[in-house]
Amino acid sequence: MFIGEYKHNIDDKGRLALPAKFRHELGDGAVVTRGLDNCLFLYTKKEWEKLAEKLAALPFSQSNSRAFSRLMLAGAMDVEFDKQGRVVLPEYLRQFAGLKKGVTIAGLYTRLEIWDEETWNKYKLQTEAESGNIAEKMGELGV
Amino acid sequence: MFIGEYKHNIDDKGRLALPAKFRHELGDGAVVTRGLDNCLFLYTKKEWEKLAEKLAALPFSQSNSRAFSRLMLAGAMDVEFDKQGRVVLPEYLRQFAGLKKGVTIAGLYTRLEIWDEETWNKYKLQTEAESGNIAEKMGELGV
DNA sequence: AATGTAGTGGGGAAAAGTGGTGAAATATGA
DNA sequence: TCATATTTCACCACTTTTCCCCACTACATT
Repeated sequence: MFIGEYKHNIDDKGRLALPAKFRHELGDGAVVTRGLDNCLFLYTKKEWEKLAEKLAALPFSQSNSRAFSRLMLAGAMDVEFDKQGRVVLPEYLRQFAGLKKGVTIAGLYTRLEIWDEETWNKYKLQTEAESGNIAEKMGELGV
Repeated sequence: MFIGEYKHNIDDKGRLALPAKFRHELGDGAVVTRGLDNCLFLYTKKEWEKLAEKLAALPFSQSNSRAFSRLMLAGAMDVEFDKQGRVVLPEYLRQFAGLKKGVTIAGLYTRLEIWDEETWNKYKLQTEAESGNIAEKMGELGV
């Protein structure tokens, strides 16, 4: 399971090295797709299967669920690792998440998230400031 | 179970020795994450599993639960002990808690808390002064 | 005073991250 | 269809960081 926050760089060729800790669990490949809040989601193949089934099951009569499926399914891309544990991120995904050089990789248990460094820092500042409030709300949910 | 208050130092490499009393219970590893009130939480692997399962089960369609799991899951880090019983605290966690050299480690039964020494002292002064008021409110919670 | 344990500090080996080069594959145009 | 250009991919090499081990000091206990 993935946890933690890591700072890496994308090189000129669009390659991104994933944290060494995660490589064993990822095996030799993964699926990257458009995520929420301007980041990318990266799933193991297994986790992706589960998610894709759920998405496919959404009723396509709802315009909301159509939009969501298009975002995640059509945005998805199979990626493989080179010997150094790097993946190549397609241009359209880098653009979507506004990825430049500095990148933050965050472990969210069943998925990894890939953020532009600045975007991540801003998001973090904001949520840390509200952490007390958020925690209280979560408390109501039984966490 | 952890109780007590200890004063330790972080060295230049970000290493922190945990009180010897706790090492046996912690085994060979633990999980540190962002806590509330500007300190870090350190859990045994078992305790962490319980918490993480709850967090991972939150629906990522809600922005609040995304924020909270990013705070706690992405903020978390697996740490292992060296032969001297030390862990390395990642830069982003030290920064979050404002840890410099002097650090207070507090046992809170199921978890340890890691505080910057000054922050801890201020917090303690404040809460000790208000302890009467706080106690009144606790009554409502059945303590 | 001697012994043991806990906390702190530093040095060397190994691994991880990053950048570049050349070969293969794909695409482009005549 | 062939030749050329361009992109993609695999491998190699360098640099930095991390991790592991050893050594020193302080305090406590006998």
